Amino acid sequence: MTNHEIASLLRKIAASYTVINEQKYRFQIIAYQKAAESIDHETTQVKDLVKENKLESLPGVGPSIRQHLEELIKTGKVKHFETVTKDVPAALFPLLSIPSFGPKKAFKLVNHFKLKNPDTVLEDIKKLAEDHRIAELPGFGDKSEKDILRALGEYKKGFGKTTRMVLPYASQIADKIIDYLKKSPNVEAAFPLGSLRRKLSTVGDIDIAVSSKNPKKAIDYFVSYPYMGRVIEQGPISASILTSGGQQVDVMVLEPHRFGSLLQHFTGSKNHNVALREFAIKKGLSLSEKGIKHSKSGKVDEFDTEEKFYNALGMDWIPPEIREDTGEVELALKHNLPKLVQLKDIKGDLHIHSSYPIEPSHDMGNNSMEEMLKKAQELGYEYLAFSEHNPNLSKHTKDQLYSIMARRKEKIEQLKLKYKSIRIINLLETDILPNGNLAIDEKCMGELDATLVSIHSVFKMDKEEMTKRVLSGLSHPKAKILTHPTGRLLNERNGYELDFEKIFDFCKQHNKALEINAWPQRLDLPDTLVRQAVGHGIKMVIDSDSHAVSEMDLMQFGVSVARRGWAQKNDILNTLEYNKLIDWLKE
DNA sequence: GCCGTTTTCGGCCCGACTGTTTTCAGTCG
Repeated sequence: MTNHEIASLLRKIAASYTVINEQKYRFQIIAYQKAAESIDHETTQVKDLVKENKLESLPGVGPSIRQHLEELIKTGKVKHFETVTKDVPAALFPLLSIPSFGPKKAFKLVNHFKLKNPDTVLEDIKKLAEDHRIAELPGFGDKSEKDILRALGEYKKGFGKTTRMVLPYASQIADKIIDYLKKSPNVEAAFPLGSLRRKLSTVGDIDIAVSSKNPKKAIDYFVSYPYMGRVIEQGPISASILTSGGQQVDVMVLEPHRFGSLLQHFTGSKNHNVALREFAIKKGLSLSEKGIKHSKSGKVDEFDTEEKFYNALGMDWIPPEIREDTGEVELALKHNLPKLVQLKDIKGDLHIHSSYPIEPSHDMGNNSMEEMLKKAQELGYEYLAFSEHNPNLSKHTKDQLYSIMARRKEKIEQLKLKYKSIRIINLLETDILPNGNLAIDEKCMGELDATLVSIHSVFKMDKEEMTKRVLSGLSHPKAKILTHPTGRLLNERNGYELDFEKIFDFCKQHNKALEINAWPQRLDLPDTLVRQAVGHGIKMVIDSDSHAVSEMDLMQFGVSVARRGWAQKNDILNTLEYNKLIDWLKE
C-alpha cells in the first residue's frame, strides 16, 4: 500500500466521522485529515516507518493512529476503521474526489437515493441530475443540479483535484495572468502566492494576490481574462476562474494598506497559518488576511508589508519556502531562523551535458562546450563542470572507450587555455550498473578530475539491493556525487527506493555529496530528504543537469528545493570558491 | 485524536463564496 493510498484511507475515515456525527467527532476529523496530509507528503514509505518504529515521528500521528497503521501494514486491514465505516454507504467515497463534493453533500445524495454501488455511483448521480430528481431534495435546487452535472463532466475530462503542474509551468501561467492584471489601472501590484511562492515542486492551482484601491473593479477586470474557460466563483474581494487550458486561478484583492496581511494569508501554507493563528489566540489575538484583531477590544491592526505583520507577533519574517509548520514559527520567535542558501551564492554548475561527441549511453546535450561556457560566464559563475553521460558501453571496445575519453580530456585542456576567466572541471555522469560497478574502467577514470554517479537503468530493485548498488558505485574513490538520487520524475514515475539512513551514513563517513537536481521534472533530492540530509550534516550540490544553454537558468528551481529543505550556504558545495571545491573533488 | 508557543489536560484558525435559504450549511483554501 503506497503512502498516497494510506492517506486516502485516513481521509475516508475523516469523511465517515463527518457523516456519522460531525459535532461529536470534530477533532478526530481534523486529526485524521492532518495525519493524511502528513503521510501524503512523506517520502519514506509507511511500511518502512513501521519497520523502523518511527511512525510517531510524523507530525499528526500519535499513539492511536500509529497503532491503526501498524495493524494495517501487518494484516492489510484495521478493525477500528471497519467499525467506523460500517454504517457509511460505500458509494459515498468515490464522490469525494469530485470538486465541490464534500462528505455531507455526498451522503445526502447517496442516502436519499439509496445508492449502493461505488463503481456506478458517478453514473447514477449523473442520471438523477439529468432526470431532475436532485432539485427536489431539500437543500438542493436547479442551480446545484446543473453544478453537479458540470462537476462530473469536468472530473471525467481530468480537471480533478489531483492534476498538479510542475513549478516552472505554473510560473509561466501565473506570469501571463499577472502581466494581464498589471495592465489595469485598478491594479497596483500583483504577486504569485500559495504553493507557487513557497516553491513546491508541483503546484495545484495558481494563487495571485492583487493590491488595489478598488478591489471590486480589479475583480471585474480579472474575470474578463481573455483565455478563460469559466468563472468558478466571484465575490467583492476574491474570484476563481478556470482558464481555457483547465487550470484553476484564484485571485484575492485588498487595498494597499492591508496588503501585508493578504500576502501572509494567501502564501500559506495552511498548516503554517494554523500554527500562527493558534499561537496568536494565546496572546489574545486573531489573525486573518485583514490584519491582526485584538480579541478584547475588537480593534484590527493593519499591515502594508509582510515583515510588519510577522514583527507584530514578535517574530522575524519567515522565508516562504519554509512556511510549513515544521519548526519555523518557534525559531522565528527566538530570532534564530536559518540563513537559507540563495541563488547568488552559487558559484558554478557541476552537471552540464554538452554536445561533445562522446557517443553517450543516454541523451546528449544540444550546445557546444564553448556555448555553455559563454552562458556560464553570463551567469557570473566562477567555474563550470562538463559531465556528459559515459560513452555507450555496448557499442565500443575498451580501447575505443579510452580513446574517446582521452580525446575529450584533450578538448577540455584546450578550452582551459582559451578561457582564462572561468575555471573548467572535467567530470562525467557515470552509470552505476546493476551489479554496482561503474560503467567505465580505471584507465578511463584516470582522464577525469572526478565523476558524478547515478542510476539510469534497471530501476526495479528492492530497497536493500538498490541501496547496496548505489553504495557500491559511490565507493569508488573518484565517485564524489550521487546525482538525482531518488530517480523520480514528477507526474510520471516514483523513484526507486533507497535506505537513506544508510546513504547518509556512508556520505558522511566517506565525504561524498548528494545532488539537488534542478531539472523541473526531477527536483531530486526532494525537499523533505534535503531537510534530513541537512540534519545529518551531509553536503549537497545544486546542479541544473542542463542539456542546452537555456536550461542553465533552471538552477533557481534547485535552489528553491534546497531552501525548502532548510539548506544554508555551507551545506551546498558549489557555493565554495574554485580552489576549495576542486580540492574536495580530487581528495 | 494530537499536542505542548504559559497546558501532560484542555484546548483545537479564519474567512470567502455559493445556493438555498429568510439566517445558514457546505465547501474550499
